Order: sequence, then C-alpha cells, then structure tokens
Amino acid sequence: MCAKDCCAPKDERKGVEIACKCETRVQRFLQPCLLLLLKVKPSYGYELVENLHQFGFDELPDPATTYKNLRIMEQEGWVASQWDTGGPGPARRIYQVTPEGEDLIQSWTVAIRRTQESLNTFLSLYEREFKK
Amino acid sequence: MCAKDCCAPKDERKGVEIACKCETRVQRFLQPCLLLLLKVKPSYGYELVENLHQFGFDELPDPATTYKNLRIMEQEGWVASQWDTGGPGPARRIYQVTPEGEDLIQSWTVAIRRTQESLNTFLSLYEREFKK
DNA sequence: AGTCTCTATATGCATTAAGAATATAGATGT
DNA sequence: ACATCTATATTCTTAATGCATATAGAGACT
Repeated sequence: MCAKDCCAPKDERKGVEIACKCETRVQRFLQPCLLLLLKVKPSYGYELVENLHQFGFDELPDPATTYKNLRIMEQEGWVASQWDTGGPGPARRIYQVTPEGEDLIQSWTVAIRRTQESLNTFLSLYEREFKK
Repeated sequence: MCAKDCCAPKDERKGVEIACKCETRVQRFLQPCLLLLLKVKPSYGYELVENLHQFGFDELPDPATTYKNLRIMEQEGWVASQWDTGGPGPARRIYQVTPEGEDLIQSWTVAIRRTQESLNTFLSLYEREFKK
C-alpha cells in the first residue's frame, strides 16, 4: 500500500516509494483554485501555496508550478499584480482577480460540476458492479 | 460561450472553436473507466471507445489513446487479451480483467473518491463566496 | 563583518499523458 | 475491381507538471 492507501508498494531495490499506479490527477485544477483563493483575498505566491492545502491535493503543486501559473493567468488577463515592498522580508508580488477572472470562475465552476458528474458515474457503476 | 457552456469563443479568423480555457481534465481517468467496463463485460478496443460515452467525457478519448492505454494495461498485468477471429469483420483483440486488475479497481476507486472530495471543497468554497 | 536561515520569486530541463495524423488490413457489398 | 466499414497500431507533437537550481532581501547570531 502506498501513502495514499491505494496501491503502490515500495521499490525494494531503490528503497523509495514508486509512483502511485492509481493516481487520478485533475489537470488544470490549480488555476481555478488560485482564482478562487484570490477572490476571497488578494495574496501572493508563497502564501497561496500554503492555502492550497485546503483543496485536498494529494500532493501540493510545487512552488515553481504555482508561480508559473500565476504568470500565465496574468498574461491571460485574469489576475493583475503589483509589488509589495512594505512588509518584512523580500518583496511580494500581490495578485488580485480582474473582472475577466471573476467571469472565468463562474465558467470554471460549470466545468468542475461536469467533471464531478463523470466521477459520480464511475462510482455509481462501481457500486452497481461490486456492492451487491 | 463554447460548446460546453462555459467560456471559449470561436476564433473568427480561423472559423474554428479554440481550446476551452476552463477545461479541467481528469488525468489518467481513462484507465479506471476501461477496467470497470471490462469488469462488467470482456470487450475490445473499438467497442470500448463507444461505451466510454456513458462516463460523460467532455470529448471522447480518441481511439489511438484508448488502444495505447489498453496495451499499457496489459503490460502492467491488469488485463489479458486474446484475438477473436470468429466474428464478422477484422479480428478483434478481446480484453478481460485479471485478478490484479480487479484489485486495482478497488484502489482506484479510493483515489477517485478522494478526487471527488477535492472538487467538493472547491464547489463549497465557491458557493460560500458567491451565493450569499 | 561574516554567515546562516527563512522568505520569496523565477528559470531551464525532463517527464508524462494525450491528441492529431497516418498506416495497415480484413470483411462486406456493389 | 473497388469502395466502405470495422479494427488495430505507430509516429510525431503538444501541454501540463515536477525537479533542480538560481537569485536575493531580511533578520539573527557569533
């Protein structure tokens, strides 16, 4: 059993855990999560990474991925940023959601509801097949 | 609005629909769906592609992807295949689930339930933020 | 002054899953 | 003989992500 209680055993030769065989990652889920967090409160990369915990990612996206996505989202016009040099420590790039970004949260929620229905279909079929 | 009622407009210059910006694909969801379909009834690639409709994929995985995944799953030992030359038309490679494959369906279901909880968290936070 | 750690952002490279395009070929109908 | 439908397979490319690494300011301690 792997750390996620599903499948992957340890690789005895290397002594490390090998990739989980039954992982189902939600691709492009990071961007809607970031948008929603920023809608709740304008924030910056380092803090956002910590707040992503609540979305129950199996493994948190690494900082590099988060920073890269924030830059992409700014290019797309969904968020806007400004440097904050006021606080302690190094300067922070504070992001906030634009009107376009707010519209997109609505649209993305529609897509996520549809994704959820797909998973429901799988789980229903699973129950019908095994739990009888 | 795109065909999925969320965001992507048509590209006027090319006259074609551009990629939807708010798509959240469930990565590696195809394999558990195939395993479950094969658990219900042994089948072959071409037929499986048609039966994938029921899982509500936004866009059906193209045949190439399905065939490739079936081969990978056979290499992993989750399914076994044999040629069926009996029926009409060209020979079919019939797949069925192995005991290892059945175990994996259980494990994968655990992962899919966890994924569903992530989506629930997003949707709850969305409702709290917007629907009040 | 030197250096160590924590915070914070950023870039380059490699991996992986998936799609697009294409190739192959048997069976069937005209 | 030829077109069409069924069925499988391969190659090339793209997109999203993770890993490793680089950079640098601020505060603490010696």
